[in-house]
Amino acid sequence: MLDKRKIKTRRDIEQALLTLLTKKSFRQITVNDICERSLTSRSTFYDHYDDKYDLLNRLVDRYTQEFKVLASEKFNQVVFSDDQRFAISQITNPLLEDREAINVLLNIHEDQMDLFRNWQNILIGLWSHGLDQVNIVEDVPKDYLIKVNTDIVLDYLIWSLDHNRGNQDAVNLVRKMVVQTFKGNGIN
Amino acid sequence: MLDKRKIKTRRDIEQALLTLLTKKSFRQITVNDICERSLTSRSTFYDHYDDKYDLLNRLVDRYTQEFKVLASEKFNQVVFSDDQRFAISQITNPLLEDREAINVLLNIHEDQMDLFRNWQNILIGLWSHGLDQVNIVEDVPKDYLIKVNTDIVLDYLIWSLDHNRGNQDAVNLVRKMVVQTFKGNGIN
DNA sequence: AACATAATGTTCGAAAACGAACAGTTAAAT
DNA sequence: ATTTAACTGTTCGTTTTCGAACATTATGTT
Repeated sequence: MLDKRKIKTRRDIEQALLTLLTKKSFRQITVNDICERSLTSRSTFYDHYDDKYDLLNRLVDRYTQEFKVLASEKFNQVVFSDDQRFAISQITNPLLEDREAINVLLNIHEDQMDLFRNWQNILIGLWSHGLDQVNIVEDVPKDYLIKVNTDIVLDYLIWSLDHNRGNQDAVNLVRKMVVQTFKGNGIN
Repeated sequence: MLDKRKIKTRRDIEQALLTLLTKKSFRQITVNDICERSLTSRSTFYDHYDDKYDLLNRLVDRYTQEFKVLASEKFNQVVFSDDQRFAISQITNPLLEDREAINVLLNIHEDQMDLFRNWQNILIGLWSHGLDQVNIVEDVPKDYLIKVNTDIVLDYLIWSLDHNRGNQDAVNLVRKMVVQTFKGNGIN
């Protein structure tokens, strides 16, 4: 993967798909559309990808993986530390780098290629494990706590990506809401 | 020029130069810089251009030519018609298409590759011929009238490109000022 | 002035992307 | 039900781009 031609071809094809996805649905988009917009030939497209599903898959996988690494690394700090420096922006800021691509993909829900659902599942896993390490409020079903905390965080991520910035008040609110799910509202 | 590779290569190289010009001076920019940023190899660069001067030259030429055609076609309408539909936006609007490139190039003043000066000379030529077709105010040197009308128009073009929009009040003012250079302030 | 370092411009075999053609499939339109 | 048109995926000979190497010419430092 050192050859500049391969890098450029993939870049152009990916960008073409992302742009087309803002105009029509994935189903409506043809390989011809992608080739036309990316100025690549059909044969070159198939040199790189099996089909348009493969292409979308790789994009979704990339940002799923990036999120998985980021979220896993920062989860404990973000959730269990009061230190401002470890706020959720540790996760959002790097993602803003690829904001345009991510924003498009988060709204694509093709069977087995759903970035939003992947992120959700990752957060569910992290919260599932995270809530084991802390006392949680009694009488509330744990699976509900996992789900609601996941969505509280996810909604902030989406908002942040959508507006291309953070919001400290929202961050504070996230923290306050999450803490409500901990027994005695104390951390540790 | 049907091959997509050529189109893409030139597109990428041109875009690289334009981006680099927002960061450093043309003199400081090396062919290596351009190749690095455009993801093209040095040998490919020299397949397309003699050197970086040739590259800049072609860009300047392109937008000089575009302006020449536009301005020549629309000059009489813009200057001598009261009809709003023939206002100066007839010239500015098409140029806004390539706003980013043009804005960069208008600020590059390399010997013999100066888009700003080219535009100025084109307008001087048009005004020079245009003022022959109308009575001008007495006692004011004609070459001064040519120059001042040129700059009044040019300043609006620059402003419009810089702000990426038109301004009807400014357009009206341009018209009022220009008419002052006509004898009796009447048109025709 | 001597030196190292960087930029220029050229060459050439290897790799990638190209266009065009093809058969097979899908989907509308008649 | 049949035709038409579009899309898919593949093949192959041609063209372009690539990387690496090279000699040459600035550029600038001690």
